[in-house]
Parts: sequence; structure tokens; C-alpha cells
Amino acid sequence: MRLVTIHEVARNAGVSIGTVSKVLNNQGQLRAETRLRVRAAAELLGFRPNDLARSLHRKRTFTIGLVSSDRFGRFSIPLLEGIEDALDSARVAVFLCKPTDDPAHERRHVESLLAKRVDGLIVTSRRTDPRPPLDTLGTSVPVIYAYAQTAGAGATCLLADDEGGGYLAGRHLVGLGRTRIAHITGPERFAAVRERRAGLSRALAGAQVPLDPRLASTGPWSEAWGREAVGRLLDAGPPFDAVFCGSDQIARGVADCLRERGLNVPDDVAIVGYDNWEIVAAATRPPLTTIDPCLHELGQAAASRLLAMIDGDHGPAATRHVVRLPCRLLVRASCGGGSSLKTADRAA
Amino acid sequence: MRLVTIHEVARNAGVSIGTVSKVLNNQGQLRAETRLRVRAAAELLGFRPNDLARSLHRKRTFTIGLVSSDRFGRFSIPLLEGIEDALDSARVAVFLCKPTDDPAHERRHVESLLAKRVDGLIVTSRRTDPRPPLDTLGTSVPVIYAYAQTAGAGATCLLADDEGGGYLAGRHLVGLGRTRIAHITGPERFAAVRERRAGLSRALAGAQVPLDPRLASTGPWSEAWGREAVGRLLDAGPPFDAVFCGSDQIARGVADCLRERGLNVPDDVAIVGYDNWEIVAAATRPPLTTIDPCLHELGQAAASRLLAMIDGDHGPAATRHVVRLPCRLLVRASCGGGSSLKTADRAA
DNA sequence: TTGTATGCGTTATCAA
DNA sequence: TTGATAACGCATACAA
Repeated sequence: MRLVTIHEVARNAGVSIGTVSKVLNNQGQLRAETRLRVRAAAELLGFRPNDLARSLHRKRTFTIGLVSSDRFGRFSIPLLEGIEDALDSARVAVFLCKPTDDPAHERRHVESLLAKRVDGLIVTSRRTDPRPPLDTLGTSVPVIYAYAQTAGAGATCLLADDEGGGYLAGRHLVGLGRTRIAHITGPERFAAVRERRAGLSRALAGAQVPLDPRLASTGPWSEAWGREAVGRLLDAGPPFDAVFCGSDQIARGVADCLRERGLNVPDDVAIVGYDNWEIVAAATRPPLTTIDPCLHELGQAAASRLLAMIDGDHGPAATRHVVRLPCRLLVRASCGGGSSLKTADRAA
Repeated sequence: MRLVTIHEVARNAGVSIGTVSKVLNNQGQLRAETRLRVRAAAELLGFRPNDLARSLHRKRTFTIGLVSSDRFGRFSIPLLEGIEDALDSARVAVFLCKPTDDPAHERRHVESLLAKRVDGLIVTSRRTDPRPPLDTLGTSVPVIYAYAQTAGAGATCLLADDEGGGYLAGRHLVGLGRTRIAHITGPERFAAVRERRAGLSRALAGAQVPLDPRLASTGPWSEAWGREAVGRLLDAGPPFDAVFCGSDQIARGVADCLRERGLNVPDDVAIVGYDNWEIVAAATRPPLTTIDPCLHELGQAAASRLLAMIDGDHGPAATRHVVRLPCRLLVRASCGGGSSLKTADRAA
């Protein structure tokens, strides 16, 4: 597949390659007729410039690398789409790297991306807990952590505001008049678990609603855990009129168990989930009011920021820089009140 | 971030760039001592060859482009991972393109990928129904369709064997002694729906078990549809002792409804799902026996095949070439029998 | 055994 | 207004 070069266009148009280059890049002072002739030739021959040669000369490739620790999961998709969204309008392409938690493997990937002279790197993860800093092998490529965090100095990290998310959920529930709020969530070791709880606490404290520790339980991120935990509360715990769940999956388990025990959601118990994992949240009976971490926006923000860094705006240079992006409350039916499908509310 | 070039390595080692190149590529006849010295210099300076320059010279970039119609979905993830898997060992990187169903947009993406001189293209989709052929803009880059299909001549398409999947499900159910098998699936317009049904029919026919048309219903790909459809059958249909579902989501709805109506799965009714969407299939009560379309393997196969095409093996040249990859039956608890978690069975 | 020179496909700087 | 020509960073045939 021998591709046509600028030389052939030049010959065909009866000009020099310099002229062709100028025409194609809209530069210099050229006769209009010449421009037309060159364009015609390029069109005719199906000329498409070679970005390799181009990038070799300019100092940019208009590509970036995406390296993920952990594996791809459902969180990756909105993130990815957000990233592509922002990058696409800037006409930059992204190299995808199969995620892995093996440092040696990651290193090889970075090596390869660097060899391809990517303009920047985005690091993503499934978890929001700190990971070791990405080894950029002595280079100074701009790096941004999206939905990932590292303890390294000078790192720019974009995260969802878990504390704010917890706050939104709590405020919504107390606003609805609920006062006995249970909290069923994931393993304590997740930063997200602790932060969301902090947000919930803040909201309840602000409304003088107590947070009963007997109504809080941590366990696996699963439906089964949601069923089990709420079942235990029903059997042996103090009464409650709402449950804030650590994930939509847990919330789903909670909703199923409550229904099977003859309780009505939201009349007897209101539920707020987390993640806005559409396919689960919308299929739950009743559909879940949930906290949307806005991963698409997070991806966009990360990409935009990276582009800015590439363009020389190194921001607060060499300063650790963690940004928390606001979550959104998405109201469905599981809390009653607004049966409006898309009422949104931003964190303070 | 001025990167060190081969010239600086040469100067540092006191040799010419030609010598450096030879050392780094293990070519020519060089004194061992020279090799060592050059390697040391390269190491010291942190030299990493510029793939752009390299690719400009060789006729390969060791990159491929992934273009998807439709949007990313959960099917994309295993497919993607499979692709990366195979590509990674061949040290080729992949450009990801934000999926879209807009032809103009797609064209722009291809344009950009071609400019970057990708060695090949993989087209993926969410649906298995034919899509318009990818416009490669007059070039002859190798293209392969993975979990996607096109009517164009000379296209190589890799698909999951839906007919075989339906057959596996049917054979499993009749093997378990079920004789009144319902089929609740997605919209008729999906090729996958029709083919899986064909496979089911073949299996039942082979066992002289009738396929009662009153027990077949098509509708949306949703849990709600699963509940509704099986509910209707319970209310007004002929009796049945098994349900083959078009997706794990539908199967989940079916399982939930049956349980709520007081029926036991698998004792009263056995269920086979489709997709092996782990997070749904495993969380269902009881966990779903399901057909795994083996998307990871499909991705791997597509990538390997593309690599072969790139290496000059154009296969049955200019011949339409559709390959169906076998599905796998994954036994969990929803059919009873094997409570073994991972019994696998390949399609004939 | 090593160095020189040319090409890969562009862009950009000068001359003309 | 246009045309040579030198980078860009590397590979390689050929010369030394």
C-alpha cells in the first residue's frame, strides 16, 4: 500500500514540494491559482500527509497514552468516553494500554508510549485509593491521574468528590424528613467508603439528625451483602426509615430484601444508591435515586487539563494538586418525592 | 523535554551513529568491546529510540486502530482486553477511537488513523448485525471486523457463533430432561435473536422435543421484560419446565419473577441465560447457568488474524470471510445438576 | 570492524 | 511568488 507523498503531488502539480507544503498548511504567500492547482493534484492523487514525518519535525505527535492500573471495569467506560470526548475535539488520538497491576508490565507500556513520543499520559484506576506514582523513566511528560491518585509530589489528580457525594445523599434524605438513616457500604479499607461516610455525617450533623453507629455496616461491594446487611438490621437492629448505600449494587440488594420482607420502598424505607450505574439503578424496583460521580465529566476534565499542561501551562508547578469534582444527585423513585426522572442537584 | 538522540550516544561513546544503530539493533560485525561501550553510553544517557523516525524508515508503525460503531458497552471490555492481549505480545499498540454511528465522524477517525500510518484496523460494534463497510479511503490497510459484520465483499468478520450458543443451551436443557422449554428473548430484528433460536430449535429437534411457539416471546433486552414475559406465560401460557433467555438480564428478571410467584429454580423451572455477564449472572438467585460468547477469545482471535494479514498473509484474498467462534456453556445453579462452578462445554 | 552518505516524508528557512 | 535545502532521528548499503 504505497501511499502518495508530497513529492508526487508536487510533480503532478508542476511545483516544488515546498509549495505543496505551504498550500496544504495554508501558509506563505501563494498565487490563488497555484493553490487551486496544488489542491486539485492532492485531491486527485488522494494524498494524505504522513503524521510520522510531520511529528518528527514538529515537536508534537498529537497522541497521548492511557495507562490503567487494575483492570477495565464499568467505571472505565464513561471515563474513557469523557477523555475521548475532550481529546477528539483537539484532534489528539489516544493509545490504550491493557491495564495491569504489575509494575514491570506498566513500565514496559510507558516505555513503549514514550518511544512513540506521546505528548502526555493519563493514568486511571478502578479505585480511588493512592497508587504508586507512574515512573516516567526520567522524562518529563505531563501526567495526570484521572479517578486515580498518587502520593507522589507534584502529581495532578482528578477525583470524584466522595465526601460531597455522601453529603448530597444525606442532605436529600433529611430533607425528605428521614431521621433514622442506615448506611450499608463497602469495605472499610476503601477511601471512598470512609469519605462518603464523612459526607453523610456532615449532612446529618447539619440537620441535627443523629447517625446511629448500629445502623452502619461495611462488607463486600455486592448485592448479596446489601440483602444480608439490611436483613440483619431488620432482624436485630434499631428501626430505620432510610438506607444510604455504598453502591447501586448494594442498594439493589437492599431494595430486593426489603420488598421480600414486605416493606415498601420508599414509603417505609427510602434508599439512595451510589454510582448511577444506569443499568442497575434503573432496573431496580423501584428505580434508584443515586449519586452520580459524573465520570464522563471527570474524564473530560482530565483530558482538558492534560492538554493545557502539554500546551505549556504547567499549572502550580511541581505542586501536588488534587482536584475533587462534584457529584450529582440523581432522583428516581426510591426516595419518593420527586418522581421527576432527572432532577439534578450539585454539591456545595 | 529534549530527548537524547542517537547522535549524542554516538558522541558519548566515541563512535559514529551508524555504529550505535548497529549495536542497538544487534546487527553487523562489531567488536564486543564496542558494543559494551555503546550500550553503556545509551544506558547512561537514558537513550530511547524514536519510534516515529524508526517507523518512517521501516514500513511499519506497530500500531493499529480500533474503530467502533455504536457506543462502548459492557461487551467492549472483554473484547478490548482480548485484542490488547494478543497485540501486546506482538508489541503493537492500539489507537482507540470514540465510537459513533455517524459516518462522517467515523471517516474523520479513519483519516486520522491512516495519517498516523496504522498497520491495520479493527472494527467492532455492539451488535452483530451487518453494518456498512468501513471506508478505508482508497487505501488497502488490512481491516478486520470483530463482533461486527459487514456485507461488503472481501471483508473478514469474526463473530460469536450465536446459533451454536442456542444449540448448547437447548442441548443442556434437554439433557437435563426438560421437555417444555420456553424462549424469552430480545427484539426479533436482532440477528442474534434469530440465530440463537435456530440453534435452540436444532437442539430440540435432535432430541425430539417440541418447541411450542406459544412459549416463545420477544421483547426488549431488559429485566423488566423478563419478568413480564414469564409472568404472562405463568398466567396464560402452557406449562413449562425451563426457560432459555436471550440475555442474562432477561434471565435475571425471569428468575426474580418465578421466585416471587413461589416457584423454585431449578426444581420447577430451569433457566439458561446468555452473555455470561458475570456481575449479573453470578448475583442472580440462583446464579445463572449461561452461554458465554467468549468475547475475550474473540478479541484475541481478531487481533491475531489482523497481525497475520499485516504480515502479508492476506488469507483467501478478496473473499468474504465470516468466521464464527464457538460459545461456551457455563454451568452455575439455575439448571440444577452440576453445582460445579465451572463446567465448560464447547459447541460442536 | 567502523564510518559516511543517503533515504524516509515533512516543515521551515532562505534565496532566488 | 516560488524553489532549493537543511533539519527531524534513525536505518542501512556501501566505502574505508
